Amino acid sequence: MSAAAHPASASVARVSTPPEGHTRTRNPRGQGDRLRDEIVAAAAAVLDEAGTAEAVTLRAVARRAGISAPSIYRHFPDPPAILLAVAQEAFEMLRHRLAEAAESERGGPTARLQAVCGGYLRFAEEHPSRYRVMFGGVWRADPDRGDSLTEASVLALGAEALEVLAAGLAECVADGTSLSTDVRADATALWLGLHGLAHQRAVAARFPWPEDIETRMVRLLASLDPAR
Amino acid sequence: MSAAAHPASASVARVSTPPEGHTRTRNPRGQGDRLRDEIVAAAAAVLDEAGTAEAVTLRAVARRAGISAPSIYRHFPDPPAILLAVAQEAFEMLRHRLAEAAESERGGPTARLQAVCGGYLRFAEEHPSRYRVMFGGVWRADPDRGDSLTEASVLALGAEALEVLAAGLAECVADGTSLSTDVRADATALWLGLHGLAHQRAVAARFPWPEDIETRMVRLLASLDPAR
DNA sequence: GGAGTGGGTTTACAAGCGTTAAGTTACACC
DNA sequence: GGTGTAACTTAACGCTTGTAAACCCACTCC
Repeated sequence: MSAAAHPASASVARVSTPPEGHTRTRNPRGQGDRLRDEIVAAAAAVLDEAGTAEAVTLRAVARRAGISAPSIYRHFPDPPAILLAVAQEAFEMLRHRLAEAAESERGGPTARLQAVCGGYLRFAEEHPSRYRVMFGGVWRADPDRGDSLTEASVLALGAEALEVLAAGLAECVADGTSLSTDVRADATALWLGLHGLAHQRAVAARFPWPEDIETRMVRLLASLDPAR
Repeated sequence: MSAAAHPASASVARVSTPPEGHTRTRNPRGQGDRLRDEIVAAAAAVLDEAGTAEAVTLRAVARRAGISAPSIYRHFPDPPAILLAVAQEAFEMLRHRLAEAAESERGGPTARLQAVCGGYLRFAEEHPSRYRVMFGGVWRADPDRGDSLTEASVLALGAEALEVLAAGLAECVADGTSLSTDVRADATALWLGLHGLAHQRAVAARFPWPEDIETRMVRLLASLDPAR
């Protein structure tokens, strides 16, 4: 089922060739960890280009990073661990994105909440494959794996995003623009709505969405006063 | 990345052994198409048990169906086509489920809408893997494939579900229990919200959802009068 | 009752995968 | 200036996968 195993449909270009010529020079003594970052970056690149997590194989990542496949074992116990690291990094990007959106918008609580939600959706739009891996991946709780990042910690990372939403919603309530009576629950509902939109967009780009679907969902789920 | 290619983590039981003993007898002359249904059923079974679409390989399906791998070619051009058929069948199940929910609930428009939404969510809960395939699968528009079911037709199938929601919402508006002023757009928003909830549940079962998250989302997105 | 064909099976191939074991090379340190 | 070891590479194994080619076999039809 992997692309590689479909010789007949192999018309698709191989996605993970090394960056052309540029032969790697081994990292100096103390800084072997630098390769770890390169591996994660290579995996993200493979994921983005192929569009599916199945393409992120050990060997594909190695090709992309310009190293040999076994070299990866020094940094990751197995292929899923690489994808986990990619997801972790993406969560950090998202967190940063949301914080930035919240900070830079100064037009009042409602505008701020809309900005945060817009940041969330724009992130998903710009990195659809990564978004799918973050929230669509099934992180099986494999007890016997050395890696630290499990389903639980992925959920924890997602919960951080939820905090930002809850804070924004709370502001709106304090301001009187939101009629929500249960900020926690409504923030969850809001996040789930955003997720539904973001995910479905990341999967089927061309769907006849209403033009104002973003603001509409935020307005409804955040119980924003339509009059304002 | 496929489970099979992970000999080290091959402690997981093989999922697609034939149903034990029961040797197949070839189908009679005119009814070769019967095997097609058996293949789809086998693929669905493999998908349900493995929990991931990657596991639905040509050979795994064949093992499960108790036939040889090449036999599948008589009925499907390639493995993705099998998954497509599974999705198609699942959409039909969903459609039936929603219609049933709408029919059997006689407690007024609001209750009916909630029942339809509940039916949607329960379907996703009962068939999480299939749900992920239906809405999470990336149906690349491969022009040179004989199969008829493409991304477009999957979207069309999904649109049917949307119709049922829109009808339910329209009833609520007519009844005065919904304050929606744009049924079409709000129905889309409602569906996206349901999808977000359904999908995230299908991925991370144990997340600290608010208890009333279902009704809450429906109430908010359908602009239902909270007083009632 | 022989031919033809629908409904499969057997066998085989090439490719890609994860993983192990055994090198190799360059640098830090004594 | 030798030694040890971090940071890799090469080579190879065993496995699963999709797919093509050839084959078999029961049944229908003339």
